[in-house]
Amino acid sequence: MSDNKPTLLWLRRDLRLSDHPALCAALDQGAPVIPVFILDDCAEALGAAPKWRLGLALEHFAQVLEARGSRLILRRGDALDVLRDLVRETGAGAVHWSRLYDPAAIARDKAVKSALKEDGIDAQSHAGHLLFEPWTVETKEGGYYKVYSPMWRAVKDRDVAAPLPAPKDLRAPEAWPASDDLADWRMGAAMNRGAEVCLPYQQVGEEAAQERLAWFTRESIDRYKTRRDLPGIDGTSNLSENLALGEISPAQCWHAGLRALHEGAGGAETWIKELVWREFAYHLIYHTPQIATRNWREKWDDFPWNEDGSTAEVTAWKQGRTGVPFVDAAMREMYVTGRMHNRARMIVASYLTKHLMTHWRVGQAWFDDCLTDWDIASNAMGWQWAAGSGPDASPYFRIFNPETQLEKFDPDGNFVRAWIAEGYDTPSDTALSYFDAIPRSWGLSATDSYPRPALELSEGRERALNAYQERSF
DNA sequence: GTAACGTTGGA
DNA sequence: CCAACGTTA
Repeated sequence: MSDNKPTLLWLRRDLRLSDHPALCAALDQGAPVIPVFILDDCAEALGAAPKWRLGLALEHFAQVLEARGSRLILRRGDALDVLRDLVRETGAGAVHWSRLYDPAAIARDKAVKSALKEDGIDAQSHAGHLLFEPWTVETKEGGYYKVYSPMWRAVKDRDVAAPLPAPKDLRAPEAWPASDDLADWRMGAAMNRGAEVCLPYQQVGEEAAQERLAWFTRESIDRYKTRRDLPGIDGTSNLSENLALGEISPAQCWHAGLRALHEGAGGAETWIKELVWREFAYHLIYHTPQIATRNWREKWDDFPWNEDGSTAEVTAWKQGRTGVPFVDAAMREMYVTGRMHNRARMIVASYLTKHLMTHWRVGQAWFDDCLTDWDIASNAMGWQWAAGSGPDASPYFRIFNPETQLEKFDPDGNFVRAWIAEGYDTPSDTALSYFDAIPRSWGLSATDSYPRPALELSEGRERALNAYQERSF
């Protein structure tokens, strides 16, 4: 250890102190640790809402580090160039980071690692973003899982290492390298919506995430199995944005879920299974990176999708004015809160890809722009699942009916009342807030009458079924 | 090779 | 029941 050359901790989607293998490994070198975040092309390319939410996360995490005598160094540019600059400026001898699994990150990290090693720098990547590294889960045939249930059975009884405690001493160096000012990065610049409307819905940082996890596993997980299906109530863990940015680790969730399970909470296993869905998405994107950009099943390539994201129908879908209440409520919920209930995601995805026969990439791109819990693997898998082009996908003839879904899962109308203002004498505050959030250019007003559907549900369903059948699916 | 199975449904 | 085939063991 060392001649006291500092160690760089390259942070990306691991903005936490507890259960952070890369941070612990960096500290174990015995030298000062310099945490750094790099705004590179990967981060620059984020959609409006996820980029804004990342900015909130960085602002918060920088404060957390400062409160412990450390700092978050912010730099902009090509990751390798920046890391080399920092090595030169600080005399660092090592760089540690937590692995990511999407193709762009893998390509970048691979190049960074080999270049740094050539420079004589100790470059090390670590686990932490997933429960199970994708190359450690195999079918008996030696392949990767393409169906969820067998994967679940293969991992459910595995041991997951107990979460690491947050280090007490973050080993600040005597001198810090220069840092950009976060405000200069203008992370919210593309939020041409009322960000102040969205702000109260963001659950920023490790402490808030841990509090939520503790509350959820204590008070709510027991009834998760049934309540998770109701978009009008607070029945889910609501930890997706924190998981996406690594403000909480999946292992912390896994162990909290297991604890609840052992204490007899009925819904705990169902929730743990959802964590494994996240794993499944990452294993798929690792083994088949094209899942993020192309039909996972190539036979869908010649299906006559509408690929135009600016048609009147698709614009109405994006703006939450299709005239289908479940769809519109969900799209407005996403626009205001940055998140959408899981069941609602299935409904809007089914409606877009089936009733509107629009390519899942159009929906994926809009979610890329709007979700503060945006996660490349889950988003890609979810869209392909809904469209029918993905692994373990819903069959083509499974077309969600947004009306019967509403009767089943929003029987009291809580969800619709929360997000639709038109037609109510006293609309809810949340429903009204949508009109404060949207850009003026959309030309919508809460006093408009609720739109009539441009497309009858039965008509859309028939059209889609016929198109599928014609192609002899 | 065989056979069972498949997150979330609709009518 | 629909209608169906790839995945898995």
